[in-house]
Order: sequence, then structure tokens, then C-alpha cells
Amino acid sequence: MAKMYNHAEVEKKWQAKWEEAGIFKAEDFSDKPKFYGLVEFPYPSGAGMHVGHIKAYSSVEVIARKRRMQGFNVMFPMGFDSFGLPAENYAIKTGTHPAVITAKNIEHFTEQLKTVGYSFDWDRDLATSNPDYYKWTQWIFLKLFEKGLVFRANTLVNYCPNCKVVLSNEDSQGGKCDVCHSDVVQKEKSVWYLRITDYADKLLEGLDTVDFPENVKQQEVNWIGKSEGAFVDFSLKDIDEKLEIYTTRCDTLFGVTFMVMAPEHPLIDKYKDRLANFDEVEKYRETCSKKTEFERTQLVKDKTGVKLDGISAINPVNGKEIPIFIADYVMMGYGTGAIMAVPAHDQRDYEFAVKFGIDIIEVIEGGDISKEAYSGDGNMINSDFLDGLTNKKDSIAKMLAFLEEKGIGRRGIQYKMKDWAFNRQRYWGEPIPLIHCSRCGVVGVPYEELPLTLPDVKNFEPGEDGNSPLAKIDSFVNCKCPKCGGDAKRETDTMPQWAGSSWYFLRFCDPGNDNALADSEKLKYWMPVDWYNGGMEHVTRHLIYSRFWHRFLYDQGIVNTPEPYAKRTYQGLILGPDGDKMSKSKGNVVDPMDIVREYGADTLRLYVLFMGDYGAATPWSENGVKGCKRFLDRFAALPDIVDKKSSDTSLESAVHKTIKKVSEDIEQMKFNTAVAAMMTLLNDVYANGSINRDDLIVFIKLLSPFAPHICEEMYESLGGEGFVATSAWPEYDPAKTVDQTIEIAVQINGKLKTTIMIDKDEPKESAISKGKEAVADKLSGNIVKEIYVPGKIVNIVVK
RNA sequence: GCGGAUGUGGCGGAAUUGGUAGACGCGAUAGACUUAGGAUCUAUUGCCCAUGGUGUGCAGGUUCGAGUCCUGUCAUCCGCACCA
Repeated sequence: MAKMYNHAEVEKKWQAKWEEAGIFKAEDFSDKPKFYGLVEFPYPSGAGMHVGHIKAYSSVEVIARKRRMQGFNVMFPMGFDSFGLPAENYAIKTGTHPAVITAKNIEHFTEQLKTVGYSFDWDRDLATSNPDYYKWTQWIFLKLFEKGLVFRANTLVNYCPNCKVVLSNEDSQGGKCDVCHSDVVQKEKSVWYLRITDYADKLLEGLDTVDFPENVKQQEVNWIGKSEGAFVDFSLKDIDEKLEIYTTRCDTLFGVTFMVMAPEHPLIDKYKDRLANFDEVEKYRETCSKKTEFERTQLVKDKTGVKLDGISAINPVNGKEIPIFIADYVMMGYGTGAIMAVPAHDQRDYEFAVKFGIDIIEVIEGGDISKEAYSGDGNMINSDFLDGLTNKKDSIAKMLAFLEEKGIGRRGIQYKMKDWAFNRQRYWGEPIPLIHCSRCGVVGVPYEELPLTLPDVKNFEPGEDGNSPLAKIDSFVNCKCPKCGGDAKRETDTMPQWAGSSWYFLRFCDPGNDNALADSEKLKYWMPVDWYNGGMEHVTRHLIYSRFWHRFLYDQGIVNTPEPYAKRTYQGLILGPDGDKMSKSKGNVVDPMDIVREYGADTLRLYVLFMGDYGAATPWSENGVKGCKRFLDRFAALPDIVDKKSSDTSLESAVHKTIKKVSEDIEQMKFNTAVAAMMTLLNDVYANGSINRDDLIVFIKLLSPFAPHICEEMYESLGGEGFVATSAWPEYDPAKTVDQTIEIAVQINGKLKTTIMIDKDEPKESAISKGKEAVADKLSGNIVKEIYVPGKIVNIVVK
């Protein structure tokens, strides 16, 4: 049996037929219910597709194909996130223009995607680096600017010395550059920010309204990192100045024995004349600034710092004079860059106090402060008017009331999330449409001048001065101020990689529109995205950014839903055959196109969904691929045994069970068990030796979202009308998913002894007696209980 | 430290949510067909002192019955992190 079908021929044939018939085109406005399925569009790298892309896209592909068969008007678009550093770095190396490389890569990618047979609507294809696309990226930016959500600040920023570029917090997680994985350093620089923190609460609240996996939501909540506490003013001794701190435990104020400022705190420079040990302070600050983020956070064990000699603070609740230190365990970027230290109840402060011999005053009972800080609940002591309170909530409330009355403290909220550092000193990105005018300040490029196109340059190398290559082009830089008409200069930095992807799902609704980012009626029809699948690594990057932009556009009345994605899912990583992460250096990378050539696209698609739990990391197995190919070959041979038996009803319940299982499993992304169910059915069919034509057509339909090419081929050979892809998804009859005769277990004291066959409607008494009969020789002692779980087990309890 | 998970054969992984543990696939073993087999087909395949016993990281507990629930414990993975 099992001659192998010619996958290369079959797949090419049907890809051409689908394209010719245009069956995957989404219709704007239709009486059918709509389904907008989305996968993260790729960066078109020169290396082409990775097996990870295949896994990421195949899930929504299966769902989209099923929805079409269920009568939905489906939009499943694809495009390219085509601005970015790799093309630019390649350009620096070879001198080829990034636009040329990008166009070539997009072509290559498109061809590869088509080879896999995805049911994308290619008419909606887009690329973020096309001027007619980034015109609208710039347009949204100008809207943000108009609404005061763009600002420039001179602060410490994450900087990648290798890429020579400023990075956002999201782009430098773990102290490593997102692009090249070099250590990120802190650098003082004037950069553009988007005020994403203004949307922190909205981004949090929005999570309650969407269907995201719990861990995805949790990760976003943690990233936003909302904390409620209080700002408290400490006055300095003999100086008319206050030092403001942020704390979540203002009720421990009586336990404050010192204060710590971040080394970069501006107050230090302001009062350096008063510092007797300024040299020592300067030296310490210098060592800190040289540390990378990585070093600064890894050396957690050893607290370092310098006491400010000449400046001290007054504890506002008891008037005691307390010393001030600078130490790098306090960060300038969170809160106010200064803390009140309560060594008895904060482990970091405790370690510092021990090292520097500072008093430790217990204000909450319950721990042993001779050993370590105690951060639990307990009775308040040594705290004047708070003494005796046992509840954290009460003591905080009482202290807050006191501070507010005295005017030295106020309620405050802090977020770990920082504003989005938005400019990159690079060429291959959207030019930021702003103009610096010496008279008018910063002015937006007029809307009618968009797109502000990237000028042609010869040298893509970023300047050593930290400027983008655009700064070297006088004809681009020099311009007239749109407000006063005087000479002015353009902003020469470009937007980060994430800009274009922050709204691309909107453009898919109306990709050719030149008058708006998309027609509002079309947006209203298609949005929100019904199902969005992508990588876990984008949860605190692309997902946050795009939700922010979308929420902003909602507030401006441009889109009609507050959240862009109704449902989000993610795929697990595909590991190399050795179980390690795939990487070029390890040489364990699998090229999906090799698999297509050798086994076919249907096999590849089937395998990535069958290989394991969709959400889990699973190693690649070439033998597993072969197993899927074997299944498809055996499936393709089914027409040989069609209607071998004249009246064949023995498969009826197996077929209905499989329809139910496959239909339900797809919805829950349990593709592996859906495929397993079809493999089981195939085994049943061969065991039976025959299958009738109608059942085979049902089987073909069930498999078609996974392996569409071979299914079209078989459907055609059986005389099916049109395409399987546009045929109706099979329904099952619940009554037929139940067998008439069933096998149940017989247990004694919960231990399996044997199994018996009974009728599915067997009465309890009869089932029990049949069970007892079957284990009669093993029964000894008194029967104390008889349990029958219908359709499952008989359990005889003896003593 | 905080947050999220996970632990089941030689391997990837199933288990209708408290009811026959190991579906399906891989690998392995034996046989068939073959000039050949790394193709295909058939059979077997958790482990063990095998008419039975035992088994879901480990130790307890609840229950007629526990991979599933409870308590404790160990290990691994992922994300964030001197966040005040």
C-alpha cells in the first residue's frame, strides 16, 4: 500500500488554483459574520523564514480556514515590519541601500510564505517602510505631539554602545540590547519620549475587558508595576530645601534612621559647596556611572555608598537629625531618586545599616531585627500616635492623614513602566516629523507635507557624535519653520522599530487609503482583531506599545474600540533537535524550506501543530516530521478502499467523535490532540478495511485546515464541488458520538481487576451484578459498598 | 526577592477535570515483502522476582477511588528585579 503522493506537484497546483479563484480575499462589509485573524507580521530578514514563523502562523491559519468553512467572512492578512537595524547594518557592510535589500527580502519572504500555502489575503499586503504606509505612522505621531504626549527630556537613558543607539526600557530588558545583546550603559542624553505612563491606568483597566491568557495579563501588570504610596518631604538641616521621597510604607516613618539618594540626584550638585567630602562623593559617582546596568543589579550582595559630610535631614515626625548617603542601590529612575531608609523593616536598608553602623529602630513587632529586616504585619511600636495599631492599612491611613494635615506629605502613585524613549540615531526608520525653530521652538511638520520621506544617503554609518546619518544631509536638515517661515532645522532621528507595528492591524482594514490611516466605516466593520497570535517575547514590547497607540486613537475618536485585540494567544518556542534554543552558532537551526522540499508543506504544517503542546517549548524531531508524512501518505491512499464494503456503518460513531474532537480542540488550540484524533480515525479506517465516500469527504474536510493541498487533491478526485477550502465544515450528531456497547472497569477497593462490556444504558443493578460476576473468584470478605459510575466503573468495596 | 508556570515510559506528549494512567507520534524488538532497505506492511513495547505486584519528582493526608484535591518538600524553566 501507501504509494507516496507527489507533494511538490500537488501543492503547486492548488496554490495556483486558490490564487486564481481568489478565495481568500476578505470582503469589506458582508452579511456573513466577520472574523479578523492576525499573526505578528515578520521582519523580513535576509535569512528567510524560520520554523518559529511556521508554528506562529499555522495556528491562526487553521482557525481562519475553519472559520471560512463555517461561513465567516474572514480577513487573514500578512505584511512586513520592514524598518529595522539588520537591513541597515547590512547596508553599512555592503553599501547596498536598505530599501533595495528590504525589497529583495520581502520578495523572498512572500515567495516562501506562499510555498507553505497559507490562506493570506495578499491583496492587503503592506510594508511599514513604504512611504504610503509610514505617512500614517508619522501622522499618528503628530497627533500624539499635538496632544502633548510627546516631550523631550535630558535624562539618563539606556544606550547601546554597539548599535550606537538610545534604547527604551522595553528594548533593554535584563540590561541587554534587544538587537545585539550587548550590555546597555546609562548615558545622559536629550531624547524624545512618548508619555505612555499617562496611559498606564488605561492599559491596566483594558486588560479586564480582553481574552488574554492569565500569564500574559500578569506579565503586563507586572511590567506596568503600579504601586500606591506616599510622597514625603524631609527638610534639610540649616538649608531651606526639602528632599522629597516616595514610600509605600509611610507608617514606618518613626523607624527612619537615615536617607539615601541616588548618585545622580541633582541636589548633590546644588549643594556641593557644603560637602566636606565632595571629592569622595565625586569618585563614588564616577564608579557608579561606569557600571553597566548588569553590574549594578548583579552585585546585589554588597551594598556600597558614601555618607554626605555636611548635609543632613530632619525626620518630619520626630524632629531627629538623620544622615544622608548616596548609594547606587537607589535608582534615579524610580520614585524621586531618594528614599527614607527603615532598616528594621527593609532588607536592603538593613544590610546598608549594618555595613555603615547605623541605628536600627523596630516599629513593627513580629520579627527578629537582630538577624534581619522584618517586612510582615504586626503591632506598631515606638511610633507615637501609631502605637498599638495592628493593621498596615490603618497605620498607613493614619500617617497619611497626619502628613497631609501638616502639609509635608501626599498620596502618590508610581509605575515601574517608564515613558517610551522614542528616537533612534539611525537611518532606516520613519523620520520623526518635527522641526526645530530657534524662534518657535519645536514645530510639527504640517500634515499636508506627509509623508516626510527618507532622503537618499550614501553612508549609513551613524555619526560618532551620536547623530543619525540624516544629520549629515544638509538638504534634509535645513528647512523653513512652518510657523514663522524662518530658517529652521529638521529633527534627524528616526522612530524605533516598534512604531510601524503599533498600528498595522488598522491598516489591513483599508491598506490603499491615501486620505486616512483607514476608512472609519471599514475600521468599524473589522475591528477589533478577533484572534491575535504571537510570541511571548512581545508581551512587554509590541503588545503594550500597540495597545497604547490604539487606546490613544480611541480617545481621539479615530477607532471605535478601546482595545485592539479581543483575544491573544501565544506559541511556544521550537527548540533545536538537541533541546537547546536554535541558534546559528550552535548549528542546530532547521530551515523550514528544506522540510517543504523533502516532505511537503502539508507535512511541515501538520508537524509544527502536532509536535507538542502549542504553548510549550518543544524540540524539533526529524523523525516526528517523517511520522506526519507517513500519516499523510496513508491518508492519501484512502481512495483505494472507498466503498469496499457495500453498507458500511461501523465507522459512523468514530467519524462523529472525530468531528467533535477536532472541532473543539481547534478552538482551544489543542492542535496536537486534534491531529492525534485524526490519526486514530485513520487507523480505525484501515482496521475496518473500508470507508464510504461521504465519510471520507468529512475526513478530508477535517484535515483540510492542517494539510490543505492534499485535501483539495483528494476532494477533487472524489468529485467534490469547488474547493474544500470553501466547503461547509462538518457537523456532528451528538447521539452518534456514543457507542451502544461500552467497556467499563471493574475494581475491588478501587483497584482495577478486569473490564467488562455492557450496554450504554445498562441499569445500575445489572451493571453491578455483571461486575461482581466478572471478579467473583477474587472477592473475599464482606461487601460493604457497591459503586457504579455510569459508563466508567464498577467498584466493589470489601472488608 | 516578586510574578508565572512545569515535573507522567527510552523521547515528544495524552488523560472527558476525582473514575480503566501512558491516547497519538517517535524510537526499539521480532516477523513479512524485497537484489537491497534508512521504503512499506504485521505484531509487541511503562517497570518488576509475571496467574501477581508496582507505577505520574519526593513525604504525608482526604476519598470506595488521586496524575488530578489538601499540607509540606525538592527540582527545573520563563519573565521582572536593590521598584523604596
